[in-house]
Amino acid sequence: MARSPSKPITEHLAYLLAQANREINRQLDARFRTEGVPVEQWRILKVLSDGKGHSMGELAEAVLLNHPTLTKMVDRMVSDSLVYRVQDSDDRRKVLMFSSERGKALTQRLNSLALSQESHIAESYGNKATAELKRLLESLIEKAN
Amino acid sequence: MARSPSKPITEHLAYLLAQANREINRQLDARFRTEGVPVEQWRILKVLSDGKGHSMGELAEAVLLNHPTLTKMVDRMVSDSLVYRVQDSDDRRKVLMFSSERGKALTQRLNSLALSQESHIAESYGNKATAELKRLLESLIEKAN
DNA sequence: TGCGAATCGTTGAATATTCAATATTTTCCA
DNA sequence: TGGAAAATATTGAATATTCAACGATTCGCA
Repeated sequence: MARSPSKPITEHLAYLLAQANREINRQLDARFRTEGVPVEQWRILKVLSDGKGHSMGELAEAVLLNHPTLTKMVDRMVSDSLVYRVQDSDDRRKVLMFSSERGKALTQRLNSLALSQESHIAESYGNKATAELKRLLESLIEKAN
Repeated sequence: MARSPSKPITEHLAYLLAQANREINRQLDARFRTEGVPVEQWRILKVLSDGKGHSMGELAEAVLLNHPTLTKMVDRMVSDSLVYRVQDSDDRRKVLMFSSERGKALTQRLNSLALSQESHIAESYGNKATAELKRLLESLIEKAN
């Protein structure tokens, strides 16, 4: 008696997500190569671009990084003068992160690279499909939490 | 003159994909914890479950891992007697990977954990939305290549 | 046929990430 | 009020990944 064939991996949602994520990230990274910045740093800079001061915990959550990983990445960004730390005077356990002027300038250049990628995708993939995909992803994320 | 506010990161396709992927993977990893196996090893085992030898190059592509990373992960799996290497006699540069009996047994247990996750998602998220999301992801991946 | 280029997999060093433990500050409540 | 517990961020050690270089084999073609 033969074992019933299991669903191929390419039909699993987890796999499709990993594959799509990998590919889109790869493309974005390629565009960011001119600035020598990994995608995660763009996320950090983007979150900080509201000028408001975000704690490390908030940031870690927002940019999808573990705390220690974020700490070390921020160390590098501080060395590169892209961001800086300020102790939160209301709660001195916290550190508030801010983007420097240099960081803000870089953010704008990265934003435009990212937008150009988005429009490239929308072009070859279709505006409608893109919007629908985003909608479904948002809803999946919401349900998953 | 104020700088025009840029699109929030949560509206970028790249970010939504990263977020969804992270969350789904986290959940899957939690289920696999009982077997102490990372998601990548499940992918490898699954690809090998057709019983036909696969080269390292093929495998790396299929399981979304870089070559050196795969080599080292396979080393571990060989130590655990889950898979084994056979030199390809047709092309002696290649190595063909096979799943052991132990590996096959584990694959089945992992498959059932993965299926249970899929049905859990489909349940809370809806069969239709899930199917549609998969369809859109497949099509995005296709376009991106 | 022979030899330069390409392919395949692995290795070692450099880099990055993760896990567990720590230091500091705040919160809670007995 | 005092002190245990929780929250926040960082550190160091262990682990994993990546990059560049290598060795072996095959391919292309002059």
